[in-house]
Amino acid sequence: MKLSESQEKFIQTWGVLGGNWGINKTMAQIHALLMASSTPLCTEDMMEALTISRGNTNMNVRVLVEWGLVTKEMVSGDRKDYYAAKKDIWVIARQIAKQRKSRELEPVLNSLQEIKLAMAKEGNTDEAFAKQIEDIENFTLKVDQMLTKFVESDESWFYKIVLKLM
Amino acid sequence: MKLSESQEKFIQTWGVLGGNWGINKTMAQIHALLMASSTPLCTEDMMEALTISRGNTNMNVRVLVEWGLVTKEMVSGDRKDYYAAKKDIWVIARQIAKQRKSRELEPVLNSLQEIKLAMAKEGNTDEAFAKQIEDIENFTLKVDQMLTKFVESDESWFYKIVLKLM
DNA sequence: ATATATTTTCTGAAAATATTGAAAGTTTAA
DNA sequence: TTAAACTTTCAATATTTTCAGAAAATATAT
Repeated sequence: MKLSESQEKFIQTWGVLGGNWGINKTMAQIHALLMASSTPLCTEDMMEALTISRGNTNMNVRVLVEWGLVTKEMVSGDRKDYYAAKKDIWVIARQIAKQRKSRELEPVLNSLQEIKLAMAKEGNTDEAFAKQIEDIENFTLKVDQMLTKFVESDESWFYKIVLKLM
Repeated sequence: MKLSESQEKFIQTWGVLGGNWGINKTMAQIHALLMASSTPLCTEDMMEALTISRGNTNMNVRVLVEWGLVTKEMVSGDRKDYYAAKKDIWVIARQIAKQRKSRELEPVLNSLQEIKLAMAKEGNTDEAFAKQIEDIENFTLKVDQMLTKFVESDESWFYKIVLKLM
């Protein structure tokens, strides 16, 4: 498990990117390591390559598997678990969008509903505020729709958008 | 500075949303408070409404102004500084996209270039890895283009996309 | 100029988050 | 079964981020 300079750089880059997006740095680094590797890796390999503990490795790999970004692989003649990353950036982007949509956008839409209920209940007549909430809701709904489409679509859809509308 | 229940909820919601996006919670709450307010507010008002310190208020308001999400207002006959939020959700989304694009996407594109240089220098012939980097770069470039368009465009462009391609 | 009002900076404390490592739990094979 | 191989959990620890509050700096009025 000796990493080349370019692999190190890649892991570093992906780690920073992950951090920006509220994704645990270690999780992003493990993901990068697996993306950069031509063969599946076991826990020991990852621990060694990234100098992180067994617990940390295990926990973050589990989340990656939950998110569908990494799959558990069997290597015949070895009973350790091995892991490999999905390498198609399109698939990766879709999986991440899916997670973030349900974790972030949907709760916001719910909260906006609650705010509207609260306004009605308290007899709030602040029109500007009501409009503000309405505008945010409409915008959020559009973004949600767009992401839904993105998550369900295939690569060509995305490139079509980019080509057509730019 | 007495907030209604719905205003409180709104501030709370926006704070959570901000947190998800790597934006300081207090910053998001100040932004929400200003969006929910019909008049500009001074530092004292914000401190009181959110029960936060002067230093914290000052620091986060400054960042909001830097990001172009909040403007400093003058109230005649008062020498305190007052602040008001841009209320158009479209403008807000564009400003945020602009910030994030330059803070996050552009550094990634630079790092990817460096990785390619490093690969060349070290004589790395791992084709799969090279392709991976290439794919990520292409994807990132497309996203960057799309965001650039978004940042430069007006509301109708966005709605047109949503209508046309969904 | 000097007092007063206001804003900004700074530092240690507190809170939130991430990480370790050892112990407990599982699976497998003989 | 039992023991070895391997995985998972979780309490303790370390790190990072946020924050309050006081001190310093700046601006304004008289």
